[in-house]
Amino acid sequence: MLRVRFAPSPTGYLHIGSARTFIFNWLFARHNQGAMILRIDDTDVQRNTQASLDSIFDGLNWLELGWDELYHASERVDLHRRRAEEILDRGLAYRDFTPAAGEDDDTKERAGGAWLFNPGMREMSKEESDRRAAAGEPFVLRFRVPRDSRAEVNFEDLVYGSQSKATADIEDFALLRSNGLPTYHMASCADDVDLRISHIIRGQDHLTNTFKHVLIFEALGGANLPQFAHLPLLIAPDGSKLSKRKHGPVVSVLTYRDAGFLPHAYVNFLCLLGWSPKEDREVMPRQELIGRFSLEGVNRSNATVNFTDEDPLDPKAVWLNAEHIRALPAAELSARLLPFARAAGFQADEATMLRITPLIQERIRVLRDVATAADFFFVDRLPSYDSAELIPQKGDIVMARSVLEQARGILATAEFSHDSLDAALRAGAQTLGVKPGQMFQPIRVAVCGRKVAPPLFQTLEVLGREKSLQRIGQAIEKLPKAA
RNA sequence: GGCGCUAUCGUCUAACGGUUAGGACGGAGCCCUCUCAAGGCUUAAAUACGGGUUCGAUUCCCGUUAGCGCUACCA
Repeated sequence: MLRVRFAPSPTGYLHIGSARTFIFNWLFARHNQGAMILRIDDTDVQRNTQASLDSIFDGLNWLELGWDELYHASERVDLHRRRAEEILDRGLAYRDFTPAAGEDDDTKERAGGAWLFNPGMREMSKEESDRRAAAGEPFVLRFRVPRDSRAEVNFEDLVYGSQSKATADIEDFALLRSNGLPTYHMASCADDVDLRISHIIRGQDHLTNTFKHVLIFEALGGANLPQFAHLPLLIAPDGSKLSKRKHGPVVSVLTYRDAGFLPHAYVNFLCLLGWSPKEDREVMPRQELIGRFSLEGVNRSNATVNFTDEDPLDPKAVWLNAEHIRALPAAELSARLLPFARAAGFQADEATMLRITPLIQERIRVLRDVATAADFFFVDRLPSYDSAELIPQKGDIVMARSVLEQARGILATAEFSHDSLDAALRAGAQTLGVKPGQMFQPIRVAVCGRKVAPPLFQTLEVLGREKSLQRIGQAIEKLPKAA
């Protein structure tokens, strides 16, 4: 059984790059009828926060993907320690009693090459090591990288191909800290073995860590290593990595949720960053995503999330979202729109929202646009607008007034359905000797308060006779008297 | 500094030795049209640089440059 895992550490909000890693794992699992495991890698107790954990779950839940099993690394430290001690017992690790380096310690750098180990510790006799440990002297447990007996470490990456690194370039990394807690490397590998993870799919920032992990897996006596697949990173337009401090809220998935992205659209967008399906497919429902996903389609270079200070949302993400919005059944869209309408302060009920939804469905790009696209349906009084807006193309105040008065007469008796309104108002225009557009525009401005709005007849239909007549009356009064 | 990874339009990407270097977003223009959208059509826009290998390189190799990652008792 194929098993994959997503292992975030709760030291920050759910990062958009992390979300994509989760999505790729999920898609891979679903495509192959495997299991998706969520493992909270909370081994750094100092930096973990509940707020971060909440934000991660909020983000993951919003994506509407789900997982099959859930674990917390912090509840499994006994296992991690046992595994580390096994490695020590096999002579593949050693105790390093060197005191922790201070802030200004730079002995590990500028030595020309890389730091590999602290002098005197690697070769310490077992007796002395055991004695000092028994005496309570603190130590870190380090992996004894076999630089003498082995030239290099190799593994096959499903995305980046065959990888190798000289053991001479791998330092004796820590397995256990001096406080007895496992490091990320130790905990992660022990858990991957214990949870029988078959494929490790994660960010490319772990590509070089993988050599260390291979050493740990081997030391743990694993018969078969998991397969590895590293994903290109998501970066900012300036080429730097996405950071909250530098790039603000665009790096958090909750920002997209709050802006009114559909989770399916957002997932679709993230999939297109670093992966491309066959046949140039772009707008894809979830089932198609699952059906098409494969690691062969993952590419190797970092992808830029395209945002600016003025426009914090990637234009392609916005377009994809609009595509998904248009593809949604009106009832579902309406239900998703409702909370955003209420958040905008509208007294919105389900029935009204459902009538408005088809009018704005292909005019909004994010759910939050409901606030600016449908406002005039909800307000009692239109916000004030420039009465000059009421004057039609190639017309004047006189024309505006006669059009509006004509409309008032027609709408007083017309049936409020699309076709009747269409016929009646066009006839009205003909009577007046004006073009249809010259007739419709003043009415539109009168009932919507602006020139840009959904089609007029449906708008009137939803607005109803009373409100329409009232607003047209107000518009006529707004018009300057003298010509 | 050391080691590793990467390099196609502004952005996301296709082309796994032979194409007029394709698609999408965004831009520009036209059409449709009661405004706005949506839709349709058209258009500008790319193989980082230098060497090889080859009849032929976006594609393979080397170098340069640039970016990113790792180099913690963070993950």
